[in-house]
Amino acid sequence: MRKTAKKKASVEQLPAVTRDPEASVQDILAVATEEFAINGLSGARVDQIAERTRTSKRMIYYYFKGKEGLYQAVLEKAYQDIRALEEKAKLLDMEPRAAMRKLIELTFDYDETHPMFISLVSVENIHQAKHLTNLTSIKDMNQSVIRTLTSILERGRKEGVFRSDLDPVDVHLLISAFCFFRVSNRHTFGAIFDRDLSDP
Amino acid sequence: MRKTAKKKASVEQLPAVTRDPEASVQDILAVATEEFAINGLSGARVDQIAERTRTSKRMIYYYFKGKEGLYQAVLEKAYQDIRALEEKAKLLDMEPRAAMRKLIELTFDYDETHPMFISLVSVENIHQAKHLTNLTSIKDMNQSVIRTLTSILERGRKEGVFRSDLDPVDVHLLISAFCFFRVSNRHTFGAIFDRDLSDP
DNA sequence: TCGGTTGTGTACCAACCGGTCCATTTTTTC
DNA sequence: GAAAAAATGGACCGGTTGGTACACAACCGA
Repeated sequence: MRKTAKKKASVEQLPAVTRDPEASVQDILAVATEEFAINGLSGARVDQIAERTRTSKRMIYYYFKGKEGLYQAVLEKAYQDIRALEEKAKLLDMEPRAAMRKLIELTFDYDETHPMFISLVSVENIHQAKHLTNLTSIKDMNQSVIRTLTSILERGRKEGVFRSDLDPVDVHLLISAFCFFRVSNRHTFGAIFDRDLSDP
Repeated sequence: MRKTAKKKASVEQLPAVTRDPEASVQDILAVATEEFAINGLSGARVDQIAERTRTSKRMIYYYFKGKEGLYQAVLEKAYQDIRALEEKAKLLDMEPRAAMRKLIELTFDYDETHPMFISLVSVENIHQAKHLTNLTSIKDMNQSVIRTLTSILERGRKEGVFRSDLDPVDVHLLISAFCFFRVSNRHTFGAIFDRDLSDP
């Protein structure tokens, strides 16, 4: 009843309601990313996400089918973003040691400035990555880091600046481990030791 | 807590023990640890925990006041267990390099064999360690690792086998990072790269 | 301008879930 | 041995939450 009254009364200024599907999708994704990162998959509330969006809960189910669908979309976008960044830096054109240093800096800085991504990955790990396995696109996407690293190590080996027995996946693991842990565990670490994991 | 034997000598013979409060508590804690580790704080269901226990939901609220209380108790016990283990190994009696190696092995093996602990810490980090801050006991408890590490580094420095500018907290961070990440991120890592993070 | 498709808002529901009430039995205290 | 306290069980409840039915407006091609 309140609906009809409002509509009737404001007929002349209706055109202000512009439709923008793509913006709605992105808006929902952005909000959902935060909510899932902060509250986890089961902790996040669809109503809360909807409320923070400029659209309604109805749209979430319209575009993403359900809570899990939205979560998967969020996860996919998060991985897309980080790999796109790594791709952008032209590491293959650089001198091996400089490239390696740059890659590490890139990883370090990205993790440092994107705690949401870190949380999301942690959440997904708690759920044993069972949503990630549905996203075949991600697998392909992430192979690029390994290819890059392989190239860097190979060239470095030829120039005699890197050891010859380095497995690129191991190297990636080591780099990720330190950069990721610093951010993912900053809260428990900070609570236990009086150390704010910032720049050291 | 067999302290119940403190009241009378005639009670030391406990025949058909139909009731065992302490066992109930431990039972609940054990089940809850798994459930929280697998499903997270909000994902875990009190009913599910109760069902897997040999007691009822009523008991959870009786002993732990509520879901959050149970979660905190689980967290506290988890930290107690790992630190107790570190304490047991007499690292202070060992030669510095051997002690360091032993400490790393201990951490590596514990993380490897206790994925539940790793998950729990991850869960707590997602919640920004806000439950951990209530547990002042944990803070004190964990200082022991740093003390141990400080001693090892100090003795190593005197013997000239370690660098002199090593911060024990930094060293602990580095050790934890690698051991922890290997386990905490094994699922996403395994889903993306075809690598089962086992013994390398 | 008209009909179908897409995008959007509102109201609502059924299941679920954390938490509690009441009753009862075992253990401890006096 | 009675009363108090501790421990336990089971039914139950009220709010929350993911999800949906319905209505309808905006967009677009013909």
